[in-house]
Amino acid sequence: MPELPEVETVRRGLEKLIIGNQIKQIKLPYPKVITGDSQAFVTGVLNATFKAIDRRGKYLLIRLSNGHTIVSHLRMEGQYSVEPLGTSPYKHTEIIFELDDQRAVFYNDTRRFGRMVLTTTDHEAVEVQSLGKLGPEPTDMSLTLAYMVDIFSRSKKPVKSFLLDQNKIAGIGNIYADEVLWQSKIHPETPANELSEIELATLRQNIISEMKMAIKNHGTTVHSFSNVFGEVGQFQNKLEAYGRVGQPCLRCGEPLVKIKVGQRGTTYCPVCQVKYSRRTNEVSGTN
DNA sequence: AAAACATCCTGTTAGC
DNA sequence: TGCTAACAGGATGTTT
Repeated sequence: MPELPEVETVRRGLEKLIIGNQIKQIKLPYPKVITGDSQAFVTGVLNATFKAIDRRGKYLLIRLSNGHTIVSHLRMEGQYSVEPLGTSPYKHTEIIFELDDQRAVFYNDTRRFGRMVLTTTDHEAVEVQSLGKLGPEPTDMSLTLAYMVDIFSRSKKPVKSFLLDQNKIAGIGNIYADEVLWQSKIHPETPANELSEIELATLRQNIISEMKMAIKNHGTTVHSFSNVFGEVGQFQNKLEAYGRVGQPCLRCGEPLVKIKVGQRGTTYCPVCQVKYSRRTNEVSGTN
């Protein structure tokens, strides 16, 4: 499930492979991948040249030379690959951009959840509402502690659900949410507004460094994620909570447990990640 | 207002 | 062994 680090990995691959190439032909085996008028999409993209590949949260912003930007969201299993021209579509290939140099860009998506929409460059945030509402990028510069303190104080949502809300912080998905909560020793059901400023500072640091590390490791491959070169990520070997249900906590040895929080599978350590009421008692006991 | 739940989609796995 | 049911997940739409 591509989250920010995986999308960034894809972005870097596309940037390396297709900038400067012209789109000579488009094939659309699965028109539903396009949000809106798929014919207009084809017309608006044809003959343009790939100018730049940007990213915002989990969205890819594919800049074309003709003033259009393709906004692409991979959702669960979307992936791009670059193939020799004439390669047959795979079972789940949804769109093919044939290039001017005997290559073609494939977009494949086994679960068919991903979507693409054509927008006017610099108006994406207006034309794609969810893009316009995205919270800050989880970087040192964009995600300030003051901002964290402000938004967390205004919600009683479980912190796990809060972290998944793209309108609050952009780019965190189920895997990294579990990871940063484990690292921060925060119980996933803790109401967002009950976290102390110290805990928020820790959480913030962990979010920022986790994203950096995962990008450095070319993302996490759990099911099918691979970059444009067909290479899997490396970060799945470094996960400390996600996917480790029943295995010992790397801090205290207690087996990790799995629960549902806001309909999402959530793995955590029942000893290290203490519920708020227990933390309060401990704190008041020492006062 | 916000929380809960359904929806999309298909491959994989658990259970009988 | 072979079948079905449950499950996974991000974002969005609908209901409570």
